[in-house]
Amino acid sequence: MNSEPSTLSTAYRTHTCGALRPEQIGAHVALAGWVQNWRDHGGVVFVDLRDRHGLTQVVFNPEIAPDSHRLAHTVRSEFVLRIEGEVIPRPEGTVNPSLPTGEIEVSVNRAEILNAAKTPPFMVDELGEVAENLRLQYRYLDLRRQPMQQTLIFRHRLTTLVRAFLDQWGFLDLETPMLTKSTPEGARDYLVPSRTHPGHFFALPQSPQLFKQLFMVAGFDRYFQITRCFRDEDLRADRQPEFTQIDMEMSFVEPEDIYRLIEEMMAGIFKKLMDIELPRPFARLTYTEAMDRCGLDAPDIRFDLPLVDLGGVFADTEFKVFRGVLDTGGIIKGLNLKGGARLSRKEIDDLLEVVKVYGARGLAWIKVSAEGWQSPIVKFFSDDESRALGERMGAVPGDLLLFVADKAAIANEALGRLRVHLAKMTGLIDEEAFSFCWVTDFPLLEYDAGERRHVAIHHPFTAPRDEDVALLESDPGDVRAKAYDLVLNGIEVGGGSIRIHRREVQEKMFSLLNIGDEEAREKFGFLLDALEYGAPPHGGIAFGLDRLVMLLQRLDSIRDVIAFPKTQKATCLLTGAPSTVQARQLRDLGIKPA
RNA sequence: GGGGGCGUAGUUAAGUUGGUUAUAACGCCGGCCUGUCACGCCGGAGGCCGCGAGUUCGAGUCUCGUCGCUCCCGCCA
Repeated sequence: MNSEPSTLSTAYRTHTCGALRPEQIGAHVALAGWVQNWRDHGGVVFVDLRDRHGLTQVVFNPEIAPDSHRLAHTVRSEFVLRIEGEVIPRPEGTVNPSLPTGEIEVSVNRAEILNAAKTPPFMVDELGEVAENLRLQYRYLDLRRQPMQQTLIFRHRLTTLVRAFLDQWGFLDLETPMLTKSTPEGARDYLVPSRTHPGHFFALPQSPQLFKQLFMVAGFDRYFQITRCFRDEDLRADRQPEFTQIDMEMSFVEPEDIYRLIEEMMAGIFKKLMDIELPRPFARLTYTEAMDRCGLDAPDIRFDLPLVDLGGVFADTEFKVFRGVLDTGGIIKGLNLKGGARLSRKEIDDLLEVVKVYGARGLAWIKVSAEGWQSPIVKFFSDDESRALGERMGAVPGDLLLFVADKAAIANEALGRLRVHLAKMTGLIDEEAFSFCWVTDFPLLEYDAGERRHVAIHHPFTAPRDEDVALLESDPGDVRAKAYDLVLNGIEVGGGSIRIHRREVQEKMFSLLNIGDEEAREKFGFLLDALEYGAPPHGGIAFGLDRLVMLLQRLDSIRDVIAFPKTQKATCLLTGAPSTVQARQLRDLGIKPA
């Protein structure tokens, strides 16, 4: 019998275009869909009728239905067609094994063009590359194409699974406002003018952070929401001004509770959607370990190419460049690219360009061979230094040693990015692999030299680790946070923290961030007040849904997992947004035209 | 704000040191064709070479500017 749910049948159709099988042979059916292709043999006409469920070949035979056959000659690509007819087996030798419906076809008795279609600006049925601006302008046609359909259906299945999972774990899907209050810190807000309060503005949420904390104060205990967030910053291949978070928050938890929940959730997603067994528990690195070994707070642990600190080796060096860096508080780190000695001078110069992007001024190198070391800098090293260096880096003939000496932030990022670059370049990465890790114990604060104050690394509501609370007064930069990121293949897919649930700690935090009492009261008074009415210990995490789907589908652009994305200049090529508005609208808002 | 890449029929691309009428494939239009499914065969139309200046006897090609798309840095608690 038909395995397709009868809920898919409507006044127009009995089945979808992917449903029919030999079991339905003899049945009188009705199909509706788009003309994928037609093959007019003068006599018999074949039409491939497509909807999102599949493709069915329908046959117009002049001897069976002359009127329909005449109509079939006028059919063109992407016409919307409804047909009625009989499911028949395909004649001997004409079965199409590459189609799920390939054993049958529908012999048409009646046909109706529900809507004609202009010739599309690009071919909907072919998978070839089309300029992205054209795809975005005619997004409704682009979305009709197979890859986009597949991705958005995958996205739906993922969110459906997440909702079911979180429901099972006792989470409540609760909504938070889209029109809310602009707050200091963080990204630039998208602002919405208030008509009823001229000169006042709402902000679109950068995340539901404070509201979900208030849900915890309210005793809802476990909250989640799959919701839009807005940040008015410049775009990247993996960044859109509006994006979707899987946002969650729990009461009475420590980080271990979050890890357990999320590993279970991810394992379920991978198993059910991709039939992949994720190894558990996920790897864990502290922030410090991640920076030491990988130079980045989002380490890619699919391959082993550790950064090595060489401060000890060169502690007493007289090599001016290294000496200067060490004396001004910088670091010297290196990595050993096994087999890298075969790289040409040109290829090494190209590596310099890679690190320059991140601010490194130089990239020192040593080619290790049986005859000795080839390098522009070894002549400045003492014998002891060279020996210690070779030992520390495990250098053997054939290796290429690469170094950056700079401020810690620059040296780490430059080498960290170089590490990934080299791994991709030399095929060290298993492109099939999905490798998760937790990065834990982030610093709570970071000193911003430009603003001459501390800024929150995660956000101002993140709790310090209990044993570090005392350091808040003496060494705020050394305080570790109860904050964690989930990293997949070197890309942050989620992050969260245990929150501050006591008013005095939150006030202390604001003061460390140089947010005065008055400003704190004005911007965050409602939160401070709430913390005084029995706020439970709580914490949570949020995932970038778009980025997650992008990674799981092995896509390179976040735009390919969003139905209607913005261009890099944050415009919508489909609608033409943003646009000017009528003077009247501005007047109502008390805004003077620019 | 800064750096890089791209822009040629509807689409995807080719286009030599600057040199006749700017090519091809797919698509589109017309005709033929009763078992195709990348249908086939015959014929045809289709170009502001992103836009604007400049250099030149001559610009798709070189220069400058500009617009659009894109990748990256800054930015993104």
